[in-house]
Amino acid sequence: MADPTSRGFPDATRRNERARRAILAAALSLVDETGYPGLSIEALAGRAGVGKQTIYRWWPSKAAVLLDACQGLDEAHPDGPEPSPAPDTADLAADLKRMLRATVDELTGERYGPPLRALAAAAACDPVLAAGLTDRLLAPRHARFERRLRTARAAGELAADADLPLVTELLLGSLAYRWLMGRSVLGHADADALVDHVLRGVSAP
Amino acid sequence: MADPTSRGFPDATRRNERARRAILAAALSLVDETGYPGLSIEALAGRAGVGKQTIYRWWPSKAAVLLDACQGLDEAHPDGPEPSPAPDTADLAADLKRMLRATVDELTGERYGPPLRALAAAAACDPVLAAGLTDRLLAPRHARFERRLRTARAAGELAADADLPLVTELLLGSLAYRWLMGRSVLGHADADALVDHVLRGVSAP
Amino acid sequence: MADPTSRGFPDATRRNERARRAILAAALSLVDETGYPGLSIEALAGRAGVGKQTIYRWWPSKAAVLLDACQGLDEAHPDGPEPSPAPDTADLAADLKRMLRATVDELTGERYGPPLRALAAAAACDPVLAAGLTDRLLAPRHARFERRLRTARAAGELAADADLPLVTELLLGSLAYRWLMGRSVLGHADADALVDHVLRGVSAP
Amino acid sequence: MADPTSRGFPDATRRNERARRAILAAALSLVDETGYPGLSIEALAGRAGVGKQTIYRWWPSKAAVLLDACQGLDEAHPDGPEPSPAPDTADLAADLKRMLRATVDELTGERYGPPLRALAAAAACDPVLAAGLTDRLLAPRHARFERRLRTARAAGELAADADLPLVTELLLGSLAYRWLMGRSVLGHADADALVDHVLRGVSAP
DNA sequence: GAGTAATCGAGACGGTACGTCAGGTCTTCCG
DNA sequence: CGGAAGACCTGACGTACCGTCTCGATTACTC
Repeated sequence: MADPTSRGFPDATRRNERARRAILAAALSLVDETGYPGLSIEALAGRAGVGKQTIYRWWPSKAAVLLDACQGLDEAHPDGPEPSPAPDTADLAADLKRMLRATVDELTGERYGPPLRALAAAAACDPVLAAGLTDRLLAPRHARFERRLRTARAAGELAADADLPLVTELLLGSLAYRWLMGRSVLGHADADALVDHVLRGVSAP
Repeated sequence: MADPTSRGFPDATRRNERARRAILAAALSLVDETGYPGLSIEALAGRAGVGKQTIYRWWPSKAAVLLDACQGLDEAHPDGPEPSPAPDTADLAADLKRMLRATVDELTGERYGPPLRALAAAAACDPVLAAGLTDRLLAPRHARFERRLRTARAAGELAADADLPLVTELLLGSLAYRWLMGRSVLGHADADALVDHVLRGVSAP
Repeated sequence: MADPTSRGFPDATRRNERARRAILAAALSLVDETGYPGLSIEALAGRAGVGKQTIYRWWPSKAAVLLDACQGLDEAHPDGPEPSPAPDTADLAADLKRMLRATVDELTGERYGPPLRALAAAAACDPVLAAGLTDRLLAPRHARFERRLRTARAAGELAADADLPLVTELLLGSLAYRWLMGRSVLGHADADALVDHVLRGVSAP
Repeated sequence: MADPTSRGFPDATRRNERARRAILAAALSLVDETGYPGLSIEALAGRAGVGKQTIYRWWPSKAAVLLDACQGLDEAHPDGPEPSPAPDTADLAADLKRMLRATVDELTGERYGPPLRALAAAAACDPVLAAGLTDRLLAPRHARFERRLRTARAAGELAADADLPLVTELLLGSLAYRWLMGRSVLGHADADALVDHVLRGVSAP
């Protein structure tokens, strides 16, 4: 039943695309300027030149708006909506470092940094949002890592019993932890060290 | 004059200890009941039987109150204010698993879970708070792990060039990431798998 | 463009009449019960079942609310919104006494007494409010006296050079002075004595 | 029993005269600068370099402080604490005008104007204060007028049945009314016109 | 002079109200 | 009907003062 005519829901076919875009753009610019706590629905509506009701009609919370906006960022990427495939040279470590450095750049960049911080903050106290964030922003990024790791495992470069989602979380999770809580700004060296430790392990040879 | 009586700051010697305790206790119980977004200074003051000004006099934000409250939790631990020393048997992996399981219990427990989520959310958008959280709650926990790892490295169980703070962040950071964003509830098995992967590394032997 | 739609002012056409009435009624009842210093915007909003913002949107101060409420009292008078015309019998002194006795009754009555005291107090320190009070509550009352006096002067009963506004102020001003500062309660005899002295003068015949 | 040892009352003999003076002076200067509504006990204590309790110990309200301060103004008059006697030339009207012009100057002057406005405002809603204001500031001024009028009546210049307190109130009351509510600033001409009308009466000769 | 009792400056405290901001609902009018 | 606009009720914000209280440190009488 693809019938969206459930009563109580607005009719998406009549939606004003111009308003939608304006709201998402306003959300990103406001988070940039005033931070997440300063992002209010009223300011959002004002900046977007839109009535408040138009926001409430289509989104359950300002965090949901921001999530949509970030996803929009993904899709509007210069390389097109499809995420670039994971690099796949002969050197696994180098490939992973390349990917993790890009992640660092994303987290510390102007574009994704502020809204992602805001989403992380909101998701920490809102499981529904956390699920959305995971599924729509995080999952694609994890998937790229897992794909490259899977290739490596198939090639015998990785232990056969390596838990690839877990390995991905080792890389991205501890990176995120430092990004959110750490005192210092993330750099490429951090990414490299992370990859080295995760691949080689810590135990004495 | 090393006198820290900078004018403009209230005189800490005249502070009402009863009020301080009541505020910290109220903060914990309110976060438990209503969640962080529902924790308002007004409710806090009401619950603690205290004027709002008494909160604003001593803390810059509700997050700061919560941070103090969590530290109080640490100090009021049944085992006394001193953190229990890291276990140190012959089996490094077992020791780390024990410690990481305890961390899982802390994160998912009634006592620390809710306020820590709240602090993490607030810290994500507030660098000053993030620094406080890191220094006062996280640092002691990291230190325990690093101590045990240092012992192991001295005993030749770990690679001589292992970056111990980084290893600790691998364990605690990725655990925190799953705790905050993950869909599933953290369990002891997660802790064990984490330790195994980190120690052994992922590369094929 | 004679368009008075200066931006920044709320749109009066969308004003909620029910709320307006409730606020004015609440103001009168609260001044009655708690006195002017006890009349707080919060209590007013609570009593009227209205948000504070709805008061701040339309009035600059609680005194302005009270002034509107008193004017409303005038307009809701049993005799209709028009002030009863001044009595005009052949006996000027009797007519003035009748009017001044009515004024005494107004000042000492339940209806006008308390809010007028409050307005007088507020107006003493707020020139803008004083002007409003003068124009909207006092002026109509003065005008009735001046009308009767003008008739009398035209009939040759008064000195040709009598300053009628001044005479009115002699009557109403000194009455108000006793009402506000005097130890005793105003009575009809006071009104009569006032009229007699003002008409006859004090000099020996 | 002149024994002031009633428990609960402070011992006036141990009172700090320096503090008392500082408080009264601060009250006058603050009313001048910020107006009566802006005169707070805390600002008063701060300006006077005094603890709040020292004010609460000796005065029941800030209005009472102001009343004392105004009385102090009277006593510190350049001519000495005694009010100058009413002028008593052969010309009653001229004498009264002189006195009333002086009253106008007092009301509109820097010295008495602001605190008197404040006291009038407070007294309008506080009968106890009104009594104090009447007895301690107003009564002496009324008495001067009544003395001069009594002399005139004894000399046959006034009607034998003239009610002298009432006449005084005609002059001072209507003057005060204009001072508090009027749009224009009081001037000597107002005083003169008042005296003329009150003496001659308004009725046609 | 030493003891002692009250005043004094200071300011923390539990409160009340302030005036503002924003949330989410609602109504009105326009396209 | 969707959308812009914005009034409405609600509730929290952070601040200003209230009047009470407790704390040493004078200060001034009593013994």
